[in-house]
Amino acid sequence: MKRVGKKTSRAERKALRPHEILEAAFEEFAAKGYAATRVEDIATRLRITKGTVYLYFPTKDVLFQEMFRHASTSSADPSTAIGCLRGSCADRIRDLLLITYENTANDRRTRELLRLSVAEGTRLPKMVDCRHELFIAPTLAALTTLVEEGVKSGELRQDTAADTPDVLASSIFQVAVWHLMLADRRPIDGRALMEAHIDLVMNGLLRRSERMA
Amino acid sequence: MKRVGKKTSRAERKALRPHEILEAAFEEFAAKGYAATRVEDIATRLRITKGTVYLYFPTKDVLFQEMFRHASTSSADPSTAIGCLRGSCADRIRDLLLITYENTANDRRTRELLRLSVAEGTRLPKMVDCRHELFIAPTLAALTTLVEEGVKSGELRQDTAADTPDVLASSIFQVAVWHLMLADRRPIDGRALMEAHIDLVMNGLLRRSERMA
Amino acid sequence: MKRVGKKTSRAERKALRPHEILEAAFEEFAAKGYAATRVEDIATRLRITKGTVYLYFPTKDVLFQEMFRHASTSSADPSTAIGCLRGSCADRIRDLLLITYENTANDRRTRELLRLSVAEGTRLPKMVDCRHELFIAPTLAALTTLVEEGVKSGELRQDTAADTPDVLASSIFQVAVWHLMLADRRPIDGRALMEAHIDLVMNGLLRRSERMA
Amino acid sequence: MKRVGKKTSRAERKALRPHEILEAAFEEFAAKGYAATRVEDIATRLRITKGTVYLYFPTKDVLFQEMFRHASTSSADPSTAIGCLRGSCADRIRDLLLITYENTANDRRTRELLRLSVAEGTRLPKMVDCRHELFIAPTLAALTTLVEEGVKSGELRQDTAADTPDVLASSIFQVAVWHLMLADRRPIDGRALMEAHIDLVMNGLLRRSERMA
DNA sequence: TATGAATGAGAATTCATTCAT
DNA sequence: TATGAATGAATTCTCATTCAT
Repeated sequence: MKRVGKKTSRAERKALRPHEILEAAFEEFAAKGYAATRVEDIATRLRITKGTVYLYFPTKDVLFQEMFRHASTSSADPSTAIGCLRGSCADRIRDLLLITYENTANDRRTRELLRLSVAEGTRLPKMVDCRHELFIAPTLAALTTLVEEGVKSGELRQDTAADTPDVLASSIFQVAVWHLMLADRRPIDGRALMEAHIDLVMNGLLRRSERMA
Repeated sequence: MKRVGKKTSRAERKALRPHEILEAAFEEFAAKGYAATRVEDIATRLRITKGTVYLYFPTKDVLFQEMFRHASTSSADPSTAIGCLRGSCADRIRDLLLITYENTANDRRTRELLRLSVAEGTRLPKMVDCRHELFIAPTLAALTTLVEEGVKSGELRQDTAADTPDVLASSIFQVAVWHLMLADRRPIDGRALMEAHIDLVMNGLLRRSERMA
Repeated sequence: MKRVGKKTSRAERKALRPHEILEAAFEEFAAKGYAATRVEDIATRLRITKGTVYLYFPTKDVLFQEMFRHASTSSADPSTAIGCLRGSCADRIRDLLLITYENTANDRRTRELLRLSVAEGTRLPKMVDCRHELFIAPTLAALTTLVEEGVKSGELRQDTAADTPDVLASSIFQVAVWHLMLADRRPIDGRALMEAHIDLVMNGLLRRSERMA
Repeated sequence: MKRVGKKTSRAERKALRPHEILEAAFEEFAAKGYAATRVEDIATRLRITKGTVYLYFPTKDVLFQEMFRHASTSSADPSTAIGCLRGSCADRIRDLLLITYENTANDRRTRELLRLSVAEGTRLPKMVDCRHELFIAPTLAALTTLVEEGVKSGELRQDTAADTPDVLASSIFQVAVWHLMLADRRPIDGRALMEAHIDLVMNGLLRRSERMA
């Protein structure tokens, strides 16, 4: 006898569980850190019991790592954005930075993964390295390509330093860290800061006539 | 019976103890985070026992907060640096950024305080706010003053955005976070990156002729 | 739709299940003891799930006791052997001991029941008493009868002690315990030991001329 | 200020603790088996808390093994007895069997170690092997020596089987197992059974004239 | 009948904190 | 002051048992 109005069947529920648990784990671990989070907190968030969590993940440690992987995977893949860029080098650099900003500093999930990377990174360096390989390195590589192109075409300065791509991305880190530390207590307009950053980095702070050697 | 030649007397030892404990606490909390650090680990680092720690600090929580305050206090006071600046606005901005970099992103202690601020900030917002008031805000205020001065004197662009001071400081955050996440596994030359950042932000990436509107 | 060639029908399966479960339970409990055995281990051995086990046995404890009873029942009934004995008293004693040896010390199932009796006997004295009544006491009684007969007929010594039947059976215990403790790591030839035991107990170790008073 | 009448100082207590805990552990493990014993039960027996147990033993498993070793060590060393034997071979065999009986089947501690060897031996074969090496093998070796001597001197039968020493010891196992299984519910006079066993094994059950070939 | 997801009562182990010495 | 044995609350993880499908 099928009960009417029942949202999810048993099988559906089971298929959903791992995902639900990983989501709840993300919230708890992000809020309290690994050691201070109790498996029971994660379960309670889903109105289930801790036993159920252990049905899907063998240990708290595995749960944490799978959560991290899961949350990382569901973040936007930088390669998607890179392929869509159009216009001059400056335009493409600008667009890539803004898109990356939206996907990272301005995305709560990515920000919290940064928090966990900083907080638990000493314990789990592999985890952080993996994240670096998948998200940070590709974005910096794309910026490098764009800058090289711009230099070649004469659109950008010839004397560009090797660190230029990092500099281009620096305010993304800043906004993310600011958020993580000060949350809503001292809010910043991340978008405006990004715009200002791009403007400065492109045009410089000095008046033309004052340009340094 | 007083032993001659003893390095530190009982009284001296007593006076030193709180300081020693706070230092040891800093190392342990920075390495493992609040929850994962055991009071006994801190004691063992000093070759004393946990009972002695409790002679000076009533709880682990108080010890953590006093450690944070202590480590913050012993960091370089930004106001010292600000007073010493000389030269053109650009020079003073440049020098302030480099000094701040040396005192923060390039200083292990300050970097680890940033890690703790990110990791435990949700639990102890007051702590982070305090740190913001004492170090971040004053530095940004000094940058704001310098920029305003430069704009007034015509050395800097007239259309400078309000966020300019933040942008100036952004790569400091970046270098610090990079260190915290990737440590020595993917080292960066922070100083070179800072130089590149200052150059870009001052002179811009675009060739003069390409300057955006 | 009934599949042709199916080995066991649903009804047959149902009739078999309790037996199968008891057999699987025997293996698991014998290998790991009561407390260390999980109901799921028993189920997995049969490629069924623990729910099914609970369809036939209400609790783990009941399952254990029924397993014990079942395994005991399926052991050879000593009265069968006793009825078949022929020959002189000495022959019949000898044959009874050898048959009992084969049915107990040399029978893995009986040996493991001894293990469980020793391991869990404190918790379940009834269980052990029952086993004693059904197997040990009848065998000893038969030996007593045979010895009495032999004494009466003059075949055996007149001064036989009351404990003689126990002594006759002692090496059966020894071989069983040795197996349980040392398994195949220090194997013994149980049959040879039994033969030696019977010989000694019948003829004595001393030379005739040395016989004790 | 020393309190009068205080039985044990702190240091004394500490020195005693491991021994106390091992004794309590022996009682509990012997009574309930490894898996069914809770560390807290052991602690409660000493009117301490489980935390204290963990101050001296890192895990329940280690505690069990150290308990086993400790209880084994404190059992009588068979070599002591063997050295004291005097008289004819038969006398010495008789005395060795009786002494061994007193030290094993008639000694509660040794009996319970046998129970644990049977119950947990599958899990910890090393433990049992060790016990075999230290107690069982030496005793059987001593019996072998005595028998060989007796055969050489003509005191014992020339056709003695290799298994004779085992047969000599068999009723020791029997009494021990009987105790473990039936405790006080069906008591036996172990001493009398031993005497009967020795008598039979020395003199045989058959009348002289009936001696088998 | 059979399943296996879910539960929740434990049990092992850890560790902040206390306090007698 | 310093110690470290002892405590006991908290936490991870397990598993007998239930029950909806």
